[in-house]
Amino acid sequence: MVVELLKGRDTATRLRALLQDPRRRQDPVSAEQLAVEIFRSFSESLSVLSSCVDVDVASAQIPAVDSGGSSSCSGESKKKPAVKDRRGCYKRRRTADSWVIESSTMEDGCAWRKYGQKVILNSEYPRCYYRCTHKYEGCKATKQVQRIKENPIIYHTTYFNKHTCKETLRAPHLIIDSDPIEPNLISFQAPEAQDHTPTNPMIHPVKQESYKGDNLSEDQDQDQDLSNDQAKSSLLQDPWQEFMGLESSGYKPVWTNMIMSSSYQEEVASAGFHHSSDDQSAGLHGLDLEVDQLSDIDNIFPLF
DNA sequence: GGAATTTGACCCTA
DNA sequence: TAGGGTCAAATTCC
Repeated sequence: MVVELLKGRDTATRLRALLQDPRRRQDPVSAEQLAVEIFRSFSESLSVLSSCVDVDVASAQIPAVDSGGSSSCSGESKKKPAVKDRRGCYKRRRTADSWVIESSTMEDGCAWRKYGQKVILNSEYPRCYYRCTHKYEGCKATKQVQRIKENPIIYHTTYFNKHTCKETLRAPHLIIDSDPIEPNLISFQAPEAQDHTPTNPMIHPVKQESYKGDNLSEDQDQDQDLSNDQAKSSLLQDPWQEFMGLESSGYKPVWTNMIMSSSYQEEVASAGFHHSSDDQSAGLHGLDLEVDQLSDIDNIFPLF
Protein backbone atom coordinates (compact mmCIF):
# COMPACT_ATOMS: atom_id res chain seq x y z
CA MET A 1 0.00 0.00 0.00
CA VAL A 2 2.82 2.35 0.89
CA VAL A 3 4.48 1.66 -2.42
CA GLU A 4 1.30 2.47 -4.25
CA LEU A 5 0.82 5.66 -2.29
CA LEU A 6 4.36 6.73 -3.00
CA LYS A 7 3.81 6.05 -6.67
CA GLY A 8 0.67 8.13 -6.52
CA ARG A 9 2.46 10.99 -4.85
CA ASP A 10 5.23 10.89 -7.38
CA THR A 11 2.76 10.90 -10.23
CA ALA A 12 0.88 13.79 -8.64
CA THR A 13 4.13 15.73 -8.43
CA ARG A 14 4.72 15.14 -12.12
CA LEU A 15 1.20 16.20 -12.91
CA ARG A 16 1.61 19.39 -10.95
CA ALA A 17 4.82 20.20 -12.77
CA LEU A 18 3.08 19.56 -16.04
CA LEU A 19 0.20 21.85 -15.21
CA GLN A 20 2.42 24.60 -13.88
CA ASP A 21 4.61 24.73 -16.96
CA PRO A 22 2.72 25.36 -20.19
CA ARG A 23 5.80 24.46 -22.22
CA ARG A 24 5.48 20.92 -21.01
CA ARG A 25 2.03 20.58 -22.44
CA GLN A 26 3.69 18.88 -25.39
CA ASP A 27 5.06 16.12 -23.23
CA PRO A 28 4.20 12.68 -24.48
CA VAL A 29 2.60 11.86 -21.17
CA SER A 30 -0.62 13.79 -20.90
CA ALA A 31 -2.16 15.18 -17.77
CA GLU A 32 -5.00 12.78 -18.16
CA GLN A 33 -2.66 9.82 -18.26
CA LEU A 34 -1.03 11.01 -15.07
CA ALA A 35 -4.38 11.52 -13.41
CA VAL A 36 -5.41 8.02 -14.39
CA GLU A 37 -2.20 6.72 -12.88
CA ILE A 38 -2.89 8.62 -9.65
CA PHE A 39 -6.35 7.21 -9.53
CA ARG A 40 -5.03 3.72 -10.11
CA SER A 41 -2.52 4.10 -7.28
CA PHE A 42 -5.15 5.21 -4.83
CA SER A 43 -7.57 2.52 -5.91
CA GLU A 44 -4.91 -0.11 -5.45
CA SER A 45 -3.97 1.29 -2.04
CA LEU A 46 -7.53 1.35 -0.88
CA SER A 47 -8.09 -2.12 -2.17
CA VAL A 48 -5.15 -3.37 -0.13
CA LEU A 49 -6.29 -1.45 2.90
CA SER A 50 -9.85 -2.69 2.78
CA SER A 51 -8.72 -6.26 2.42
CA CYS A 52 -6.44 -6.06 5.44
CA VAL A 53 -8.37 -4.21 8.05
CA ASP A 54 -11.90 -3.72 9.15
CA VAL A 55 -12.23 -0.04 8.48
CA ASP A 56 -15.14 2.01 9.63
CA VAL A 57 -14.20 4.76 7.28
CA ALA A 58 -17.31 6.83 7.66
CA SER A 59 -17.09 7.20 11.37
CA ALA A 60 -13.34 7.31 11.54
CA GLN A 61 -12.64 10.05 9.06
CA ILE A 62 -15.40 12.52 9.28
CA PRO A 63 -14.61 15.20 11.78
CA ALA A 64 -17.28 16.04 14.27
CA VAL A 65 -20.30 17.21 12.38
CA ASP A 66 -21.07 19.43 15.26
CA SER A 67 -18.57 22.02 14.31
CA GLY A 68 -19.47 24.26 17.14
CA GLY A 69 -16.35 23.27 18.89
CA SER A 70 -15.91 20.88 21.73
CA SER A 71 -18.18 18.01 21.30
CA SER A 72 -19.75 16.49 24.28
CA CYS A 73 -19.11 13.19 22.61
CA SER A 74 -15.40 13.50 22.46
CA GLY A 75 -14.82 15.32 25.64
CA GLU A 76 -17.12 13.99 28.27
CA SER A 77 -17.57 10.54 26.97
CA LYS A 78 -14.31 9.46 28.42
CA LYS A 79 -15.34 10.49 31.86
CA LYS A 80 -18.89 9.31 32.06
CA PRO A 81 -20.35 5.87 31.84
CA ALA A 82 -22.16 4.31 28.96
CA VAL A 83 -25.70 5.58 28.84
CA LYS A 84 -24.99 9.19 29.54
CA ASP A 85 -22.28 9.12 26.94
CA ARG A 86 -24.84 9.03 24.22
CA ARG A 87 -26.64 12.08 25.41
CA GLY A 88 -25.93 15.00 23.24
CA CYS A 89 -24.13 12.72 20.88
CA TYR A 90 -27.05 11.98 18.67
CA LYS A 91 -26.09 12.28 15.11
CA ARG A 92 -28.17 11.46 12.16
CA ARG A 93 -27.00 8.24 10.69
CA ARG A 94 -24.69 8.77 7.83
CA THR A 95 -26.20 7.20 4.81
CA ALA A 96 -24.74 6.59 1.43
CA ASP A 97 -26.32 9.81 0.30
CA SER A 98 -24.80 12.22 2.74
CA TRP A 99 -21.73 14.35 2.42
CA VAL A 100 -20.14 17.32 4.08
CA ILE A 101 -18.78 20.51 2.64
CA GLU A 102 -17.11 23.40 4.35
CA SER A 103 -17.58 26.60 2.50
CA SER A 104 -17.45 30.32 2.98
CA THR A 105 -20.94 30.56 1.59
CA MET A 106 -24.19 28.76 2.14
CA GLU A 107 -24.98 28.98 -1.51
CA ASP A 108 -24.78 25.91 -3.62
CA GLY A 109 -26.83 26.87 -6.62
CA CYS A 110 -29.89 24.92 -5.58
CA ALA A 111 -33.17 26.23 -4.27
CA TRP A 112 -33.67 25.46 -0.59
CA ARG A 113 -36.34 26.27 1.89
CA LYS A 114 -35.47 26.64 5.50
CA TYR A 115 -37.65 24.51 7.71
CA GLY A 116 -35.96 24.70 11.04
CA GLN A 117 -33.24 26.07 13.22
CA LYS A 118 -31.89 24.65 16.43
CA VAL A 119 -29.46 25.69 19.05
CA ILE A 120 -26.92 22.91 19.29
CA LEU A 121 -25.30 21.94 22.52
CA ASN A 122 -21.82 23.40 22.90
CA SER A 123 -22.19 25.24 19.63
CA GLU A 124 -22.03 28.97 19.47
CA TYR A 125 -24.09 29.14 16.34
CA PRO A 126 -27.44 27.52 15.63
CA ARG A 127 -27.85 24.83 13.06
CA CYS A 128 -30.18 25.62 10.20
CA TYR A 129 -32.20 23.01 8.39
CA TYR A 130 -33.07 23.29 4.73
CA ARG A 131 -34.98 21.09 2.36
CA CYS A 132 -35.32 21.28 -1.39
CA THR A 133 -38.06 23.63 -2.48
CA HIS A 134 -39.32 20.81 -4.67
CA LYS A 135 -39.94 18.55 -1.72
CA TYR A 136 -43.54 18.13 -2.67
CA GLU A 137 -42.51 16.94 -6.09
CA GLY A 138 -40.71 14.14 -4.35
CA CYS A 139 -37.25 15.57 -3.99
CA LYS A 140 -35.81 14.40 -0.70
CA ALA A 141 -32.68 16.51 -0.68
CA THR A 142 -32.00 18.29 2.59
CA LYS A 143 -29.07 20.05 4.11
CA GLN A 144 -27.94 21.33 7.47
CA VAL A 145 -25.85 24.44 7.72
CA GLN A 146 -23.86 25.53 10.72
CA ARG A 147 -21.20 28.10 11.21
CA ILE A 148 -18.00 26.97 12.79
CA LYS A 149 -17.16 28.37 16.16
CA GLU A 150 -13.44 28.64 15.50
CA ASN A 151 -13.95 30.13 12.07
CA PRO A 152 -17.36 31.76 11.76
CA ILE A 153 -16.89 32.69 8.14
CA ILE A 154 -17.02 29.04 7.27
CA TYR A 155 -20.30 27.25 6.86
CA HIS A 156 -20.26 23.58 7.64
CA THR A 157 -22.92 22.09 5.41
CA THR A 158 -24.12 18.52 5.56
CA TYR A 159 -26.18 17.34 2.65
CA PHE A 160 -28.59 14.43 2.75
CA ASN A 161 -29.97 12.74 -0.33
CA LYS A 162 -29.46 13.79 -3.88
CA HIS A 163 -31.81 16.08 -5.70
CA THR A 164 -34.35 14.13 -7.66
CA CYS A 165 -36.27 17.16 -8.76
CA LYS A 166 -36.16 18.35 -12.33
CA GLU A 167 -34.35 21.51 -11.50
CA THR A 168 -31.01 21.37 -13.20
CA LEU A 169 -28.46 20.34 -10.72
CA ARG A 170 -25.76 22.89 -10.73
CA ALA A 171 -22.51 22.23 -9.07
CA PRO A 172 -22.20 23.56 -5.57
CA HIS A 173 -19.78 26.24 -4.60
CA LEU A 174 -17.06 24.06 -3.41
CA ILE A 175 -14.86 26.45 -1.59
CA ILE A 176 -12.00 24.27 -0.67
CA ASP A 177 -9.19 26.00 0.98
CA SER A 178 -5.93 25.53 -0.80
CA ASP A 179 -3.72 25.76 2.18
CA PRO A 180 -4.37 23.88 5.34
CA ILE A 181 -3.95 20.18 5.08
CA GLU A 182 -6.37 18.41 7.27
CA PRO A 183 -4.89 15.36 8.93
CA ASN A 184 -7.58 13.19 7.51
CA LEU A 185 -7.22 14.35 3.99
CA ILE A 186 -5.24 12.76 1.28
CA SER A 187 -2.91 15.41 -0.01
CA PHE A 188 -1.33 15.51 -3.40
CA GLN A 189 1.37 17.81 -2.20
CA ALA A 190 4.99 16.92 -2.21
CA PRO A 191 6.36 16.69 1.31
CA GLU A 192 8.58 19.72 0.96
CA ALA A 193 5.59 21.85 0.23
CA GLN A 194 3.64 20.72 3.23
CA ASP A 195 4.43 23.43 5.66
CA HIS A 196 0.89 23.67 6.87
CA THR A 197 -0.56 22.73 10.12
CA PRO A 198 -4.08 21.58 10.74
CA THR A 199 -4.62 24.57 12.91
CA ASN A 200 -4.07 27.07 10.17
CA PRO A 201 -7.15 29.18 9.75
CA MET A 202 -9.06 28.51 6.60
CA ILE A 203 -9.45 31.52 4.39
CA HIS A 204 -12.14 31.35 1.78
CA PRO A 205 -12.16 34.52 -0.21
CA VAL A 206 -13.72 33.14 -3.34
CA LYS A 207 -17.38 32.93 -3.93
CA GLN A 208 -19.45 32.94 -7.04
CA GLU A 209 -22.82 33.83 -8.34
CA SER A 210 -25.60 35.11 -6.25
CA TYR A 211 -28.84 33.33 -6.05
CA LYS A 212 -31.82 35.08 -4.67
CA GLY A 213 -29.57 36.50 -2.00
CA ASP A 214 -31.33 34.78 0.79
CA ASN A 215 -29.53 34.10 4.01
CA LEU A 216 -26.71 36.43 3.18
CA SER A 217 -25.74 39.41 5.16
CA GLU A 218 -24.60 42.61 3.52
CA ASP A 219 -21.04 41.76 4.33
CA GLN A 220 -21.43 38.45 2.67
CA ASP A 221 -22.87 40.11 -0.39
CA GLN A 222 -19.86 42.36 -0.59
CA ASP A 223 -17.58 39.42 -0.28
CA GLN A 224 -19.44 37.82 -3.05
CA ASP A 225 -19.02 40.74 -5.43
CA LEU A 226 -15.33 40.68 -4.84
CA SER A 227 -15.08 36.98 -5.27
CA ASN A 228 -17.04 36.87 -8.46
CA ASP A 229 -14.27 38.76 -10.15
CA GLN A 230 -11.72 36.39 -8.75
CA ALA A 231 -13.68 33.46 -9.94
CA LYS A 232 -14.01 34.91 -13.41
CA SER A 233 -10.34 35.50 -13.73
CA SER A 234 -9.47 32.11 -12.42
CA LEU A 235 -11.64 30.42 -14.94
CA LEU A 236 -9.64 31.90 -17.78
CA GLN A 237 -6.38 30.40 -16.80
CA ASP A 238 -7.19 27.32 -14.88
CA PRO A 239 -5.54 24.23 -16.29
CA TRP A 240 -8.13 22.11 -14.57
CA GLN A 241 -10.72 23.62 -16.77
CA GLU A 242 -8.93 22.34 -19.79
CA PHE A 243 -8.13 19.09 -18.13
CA MET A 244 -11.60 18.33 -16.97
CA GLY A 245 -13.36 19.88 -19.91
CA LEU A 246 -15.22 22.39 -17.85
CA GLU A 247 -17.27 24.70 -19.91
CA SER A 248 -16.03 28.22 -20.04
CA SER A 249 -19.39 29.64 -19.21
CA GLY A 250 -21.83 29.15 -16.48
CA TYR A 251 -21.14 27.69 -13.16
CA LYS A 252 -17.74 27.95 -11.58
CA PRO A 253 -17.16 25.88 -8.49
CA VAL A 254 -13.97 26.57 -6.64
CA TRP A 255 -12.34 23.95 -4.56
CA THR A 256 -10.61 24.36 -1.31
CA ASN A 257 -10.51 21.79 1.43
CA MET A 258 -13.54 19.71 1.15
CA ILE A 259 -14.87 16.65 2.71
CA MET A 260 -17.31 14.78 0.63
CA SER A 261 -18.50 11.32 0.18
CA SER A 262 -20.90 9.19 -1.65
CA SER A 263 -22.76 9.88 -4.77
CA TYR A 264 -22.20 13.55 -4.55
CA GLN A 265 -18.79 13.06 -5.99
CA GLU A 266 -20.18 12.26 -9.36
CA GLU A 267 -22.16 15.44 -9.37
CA VAL A 268 -19.07 17.39 -8.57
CA ALA A 269 -17.09 15.64 -11.20
CA SER A 270 -19.72 16.20 -13.81
CA ALA A 271 -19.57 19.89 -13.12
CA GLY A 272 -15.82 19.98 -13.49
CA PHE A 273 -12.98 20.66 -11.15
CA HIS A 274 -11.79 24.08 -10.34
CA HIS A 275 -9.31 25.39 -7.90
CA SER A 276 -8.42 28.83 -6.76
CA SER A 277 -6.20 30.65 -9.18
CA ASP A 278 -4.86 33.13 -6.70
CA ASP A 279 -1.83 30.99 -6.55
CA GLN A 280 -1.40 28.60 -9.36
CA SER A 281 1.44 27.07 -7.48
CA ALA A 282 -1.06 25.91 -4.99
CA GLY A 283 -1.27 23.20 -7.57
CA LEU A 284 -3.16 20.15 -6.65
CA HIS A 285 -4.34 21.08 -3.25
CA GLY A 286 -7.67 21.21 -4.89
CA LEU A 287 -7.54 17.50 -5.14
CA ASP A 288 -7.37 17.15 -1.41
CA LEU A 289 -10.30 15.16 -0.40
CA GLU A 290 -11.34 12.72 2.12
CA VAL A 291 -12.15 9.25 1.09
CA ASP A 292 -15.22 8.82 3.11
CA GLN A 293 -16.05 5.37 2.04
CA LEU A 294 -13.79 2.97 0.33
CA SER A 295 -16.50 1.90 -1.98
CA ASP A 296 -16.95 5.44 -3.14
CA ILE A 297 -13.57 5.81 -4.68
CA ASP A 298 -14.89 4.91 -8.08
CA ASN A 299 -17.18 7.86 -7.92
CA ILE A 300 -14.42 10.32 -7.36
CA PHE A 301 -13.09 10.07 -10.86
CA PRO A 302 -16.01 8.75 -12.82
CA LEU A 303 -14.53 10.16 -15.99
CA PHE A 304 -11.76 7.60 -15.99
C1' DG B 1 -51.75 36.55 -1.81
C1' DG B 2 -48.27 33.35 -2.27
C1' DA B 3 -43.75 32.17 -0.83
C1' DA B 4 -40.32 32.07 2.64
C1' DT B 5 -38.92 32.27 7.40
C1' DT B 6 -39.45 31.81 12.35
C1' DT B 7 -40.16 29.22 16.28
C1' DG B 8 -42.40 26.33 19.72
C1' DA B 9 -43.91 21.68 20.01
C1' DC B 10 -43.53 17.08 19.10
C1' DC B 11 -41.08 12.90 17.63
C1' DC B 12 -37.01 9.98 17.20
C1' DT B 13 -32.63 8.22 18.49
C1' DA B 14 -28.94 6.83 21.37
C1' DT C 1 -34.21 11.06 29.14
C1' DA C 2 -31.79 14.78 26.66
C1' DG C 3 -30.53 16.45 22.43
C1' DG C 4 -31.22 16.61 17.57
C1' DG C 5 -34.54 16.56 13.55
C1' DT C 6 -38.94 17.75 11.66
C1' DC C 7 -43.51 19.67 11.58
C1' DA C 8 -46.65 23.26 11.08
C1' DA C 9 -48.95 27.48 12.64
C1' DA C 10 -47.80 32.18 12.89
C1' DT C 11 -45.35 35.78 11.02
C1' DT C 12 -42.77 38.29 7.61
C1' DC C 13 -41.42 39.34 3.04
C1' DC C 14 -41.97 40.41 -1.79
